Amino acid sequence: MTGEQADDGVARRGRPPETDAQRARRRLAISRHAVRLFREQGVVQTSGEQIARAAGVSERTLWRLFRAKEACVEPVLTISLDDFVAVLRSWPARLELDEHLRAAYGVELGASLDDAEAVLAVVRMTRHEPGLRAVWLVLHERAEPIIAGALAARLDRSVDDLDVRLRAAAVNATLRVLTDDLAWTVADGAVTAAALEHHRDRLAGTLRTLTRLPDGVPQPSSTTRAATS
Amino acid sequence: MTGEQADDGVARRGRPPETDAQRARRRLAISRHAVRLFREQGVVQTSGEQIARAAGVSERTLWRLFRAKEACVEPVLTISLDDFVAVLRSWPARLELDEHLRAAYGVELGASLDDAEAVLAVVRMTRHEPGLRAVWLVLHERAEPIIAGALAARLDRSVDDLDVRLRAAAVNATLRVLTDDLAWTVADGAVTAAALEHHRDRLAGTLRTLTRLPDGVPQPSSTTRAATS
DNA sequence: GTCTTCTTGGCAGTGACTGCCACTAATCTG
DNA sequence: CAGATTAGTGGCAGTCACTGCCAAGAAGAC
Repeated sequence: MTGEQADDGVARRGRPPETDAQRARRRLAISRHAVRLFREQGVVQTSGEQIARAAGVSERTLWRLFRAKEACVEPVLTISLDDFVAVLRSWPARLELDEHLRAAYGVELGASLDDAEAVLAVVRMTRHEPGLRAVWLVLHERAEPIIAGALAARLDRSVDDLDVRLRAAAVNATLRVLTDDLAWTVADGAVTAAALEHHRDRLAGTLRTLTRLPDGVPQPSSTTRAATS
Repeated sequence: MTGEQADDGVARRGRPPETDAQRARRRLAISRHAVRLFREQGVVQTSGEQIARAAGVSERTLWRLFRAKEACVEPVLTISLDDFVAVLRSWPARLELDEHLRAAYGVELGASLDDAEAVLAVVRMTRHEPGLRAVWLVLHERAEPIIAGALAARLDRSVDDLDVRLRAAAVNATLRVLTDDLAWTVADGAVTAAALEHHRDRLAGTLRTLTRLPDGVPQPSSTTRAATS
């Protein structure tokens, strides 16, 4: 989106600036070290200097790459969100979202089980580390416009449309709640492919009711009954 | 909830500890000063010492009442959320949520227009102050279990029920998106009762589709289409 | 009044982060 | 190759949000 060569007609001279992709890779590498340290000794007990040393950079450049200590977990958490967003981007017109999810979300949480494990570990930590919780929520909200973009394209409406934004927020909230629940449920270090599949199915099932309403399907039984009684 | 007199049989001696209500009032008073300063000169330009001095307390007690500088806006923001939560708590069984909202949410955003103005000003600031945005999102999530409680009582299910929590998250997301939109729309210092009424109606209309699905109403878009086109 | 418990404010300290600057790295030009 | 040009790095000093500690005051029970 941003980069390649802007090339304003003026030939570029001097050292070329770092690519967004390069920067992202570097941030991710550091992020893994930070997550490991946070898991081992807690957030407060881990100093910025430690993270920098473990990652092999100076403390100064660490603060250039991350605006705050807690922000060091962003790249790892983003693995999970990016994976979901990627599925949304590749959402073909002929499928319902839940169908597409079951088909394309097989990769799950960023290709490797280790990544999923790291993500869920951080999510688990957000329970008692308010700083990390804030990062998790902000990251989720940052993904919302992208979700809205996919929904807008599907519904043939503007991204700024209030209804589209509301649906995107609901989808987003669903993703958050289910991911949280997965993190609380799965024990530390025991992330299995089966658990992730269950997570994917549950996600697909819930999003079906959010993105598919038109059919006139009466909805999950329990909700209709209690609301009318 | 916490308590009046725990009275374990042992007569209490010495100075009684501060009530939760007293503490909350004090925090709110300080919060108003903090919000004013933040609006006047920005968050980064406002020091903790300034807030403390304006509020007439020492810096030390300020940090005892608020864990971080940005957290000073919490009590003001909570006005808005508490108001919504209060409506939920008083939700009678004979009404649908949207009906109850239109009837009971007249007070709107905490009784006074000044409070609403302050809340919306902070929400507006969250656009460019990431720290404040984080506080806003965390506060919203903190309200979620309470929303879930109301929904659980209504649906006669457990608060821990996943479906209940998902609906609560959706309701919460709706409230957030609409409040944000209200804040972006209304100009600084120009909060009118009419704008708040429109906000309330829009909220009721959207929540109707979330809490009332059973009817077999074909599409939620019809409710918002009129407002956006 | 004393005793007991809670709260406050000051003071010193820590650590996250920033501005500044010299130095190195990467690319183009001649 | 040297020289110019632009980008990124690391160190150093400084600021400020925030914490632990402790003595002093405040609000009760007796």
